[in-house]
Amino acid sequence: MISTKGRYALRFLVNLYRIGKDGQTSLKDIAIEEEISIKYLERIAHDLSKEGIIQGSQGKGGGYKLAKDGENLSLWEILSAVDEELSPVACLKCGYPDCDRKDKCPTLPMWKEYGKMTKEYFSSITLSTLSASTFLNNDTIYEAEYII
Amino acid sequence: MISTKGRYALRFLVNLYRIGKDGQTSLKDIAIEEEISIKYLERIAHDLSKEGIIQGSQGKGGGYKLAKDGENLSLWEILSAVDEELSPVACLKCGYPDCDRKDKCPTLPMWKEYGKMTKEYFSSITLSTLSASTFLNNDTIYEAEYII
DNA sequence: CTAAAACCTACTAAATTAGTATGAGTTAGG
DNA sequence: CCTAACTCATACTAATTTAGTAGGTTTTAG
Repeated sequence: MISTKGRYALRFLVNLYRIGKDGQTSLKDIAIEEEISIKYLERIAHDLSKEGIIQGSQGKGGGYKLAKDGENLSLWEILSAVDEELSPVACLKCGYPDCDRKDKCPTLPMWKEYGKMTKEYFSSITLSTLSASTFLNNDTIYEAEYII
Repeated sequence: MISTKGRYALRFLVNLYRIGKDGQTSLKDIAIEEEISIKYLERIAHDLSKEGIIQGSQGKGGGYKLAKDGENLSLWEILSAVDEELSPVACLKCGYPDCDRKDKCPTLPMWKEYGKMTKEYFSSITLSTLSASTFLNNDTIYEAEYII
């Protein structure tokens, strides 16, 4: 499951993107608007900054702005920046001790395919697409049976 | 991320399916072959049994067999039986306190779409397909960049 | 000089997950 | 009828992860 960190990161960046090109904004403002703990958002911003997705400027009047072009910035990049690992199962995790049944495991290809699908999905959506209010019309929207 | 429980459940059922129609097999045998703790597998079998996916018979010489037709049993059903919830983000979880930003949240439709995709993927694969050794040829197989 | 901002590191609390312990009920076969 | 080999059931624990907090330091505009 996608973590809170990942969800917050996206909301933060949509907010930042919507402000516009050189819109430098303080974390505090966005945190209040998005109802996210400032301190927690600080940590998330730190990760995003480390990956070169946003750029901060210190001092009074400082803040963050996007360091990448929203049209080319995929959700995959963003989520990877804060969540470390997006593999669907532990077996595919980077650094996971090599499973000795990997050559005969009947389920592994299926997990890989799912991982591929996931990566392709998040790679295909850019921050600018996500930020557009027209993203996905209601007809295509999913109502899972697990949603009451 | 799919839990160990889910992964074990699939491996267990593939094993059971391959044994054949009325192949009644003890948990112990499968646990040994799949290198899964018997006790843990017992818990998983319990969940699967509760959902009517397998059926146990007690007593000496007893064991489990599939209670459903492998051709019509989807991975979605199986994973749902052991993992409670397969929603990609907490916001979509059944019983999750209703988020007051759900009408304006720019990311929610995207999560729903991802959830839909996930459900469709796992619903489209049956136990019998998964059990076939020919499932997915290597050309289509994903090698993510996070796999070393 | 001060206020407001980013930056940095370590800690903590809550929740989840994986797995164990212990045993009760059930049945085939000697 | 007794015992071995099973399923069935519940409760506990240990490890890990996640979410969030604490407590600063550094930088810069005014």
